[in-house]
Amino acid sequence: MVIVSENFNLQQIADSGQCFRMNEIGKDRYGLVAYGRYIELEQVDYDKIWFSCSEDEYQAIWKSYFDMDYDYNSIVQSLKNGEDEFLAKAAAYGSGIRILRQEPFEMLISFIISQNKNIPSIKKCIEGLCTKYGEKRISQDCGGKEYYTFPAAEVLASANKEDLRELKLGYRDQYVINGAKFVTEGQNDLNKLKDCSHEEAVSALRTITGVGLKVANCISLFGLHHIEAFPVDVWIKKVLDEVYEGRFDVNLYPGYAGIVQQYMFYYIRNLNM
DNA sequence: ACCCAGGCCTGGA
DNA sequence: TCCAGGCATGGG
Repeated sequence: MVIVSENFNLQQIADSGQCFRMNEIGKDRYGLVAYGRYIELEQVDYDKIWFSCSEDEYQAIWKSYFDMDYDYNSIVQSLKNGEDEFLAKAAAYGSGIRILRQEPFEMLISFIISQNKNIPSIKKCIEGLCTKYGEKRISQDCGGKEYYTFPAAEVLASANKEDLRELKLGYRDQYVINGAKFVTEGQNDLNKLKDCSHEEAVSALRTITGVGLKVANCISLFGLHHIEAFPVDVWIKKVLDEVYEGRFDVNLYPGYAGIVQQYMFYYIRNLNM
């Protein structure tokens, strides 16, 4: 099936650093594992996306996953017409980015792993984690493609550190276990953090040893869909220091600073490549 | 050999 | 509250 949208670019989403299991598998074509499923997507035109799944599955899962009910176009337009020249260029450059509604536990573990690593290395670690601890499945829609689901919290909570160490997580191995135990032993339902405020979610997540301010903000933005979150990593810090000289006011974008942040991140990273 | 990567923790001013 | 050093690992 095909979806028509002005603000939906697979390459930009895949390279925006928010998801780590969406990979290019051919020209303008991507494979993606999420919510225990595998789909393939193809950018058939600038405003047309082909999905390998049925209409029913799109309505049940992927429509929400790709945040299709949110009006990204009005944000892009207002930034392009706004006074901030850097953001005008950044929004135009990354106008096809959307904030995905990813699984909270997957985001918790993925962004714990992300610290002090580059994106290719993060992807490698996550794929290894899924292959070792996830469930192997076969996609009927996509020619019997084999894939592995993201591991359950119970599985990672009882993993031993020596096995994790083989996956090259480095010192983050204990942090991964801490994150999993936060869910299983602490009886913390991550989905409940969607209903409370962004600030409350961040402070709850930060009780995990290995989750600091930046990682907690990423989990809140990408896993809990608190789109007012504004994670500051080394790239965003570079923008705030060098472009804005410390005078960027996040309050100019109330309730959607996370979207602004994504345009910034994607733009500055590609300027340096 | 050095430096960096979607940082965090601990210890000491 | 803020800073320094350490931390595993891979890639440039």
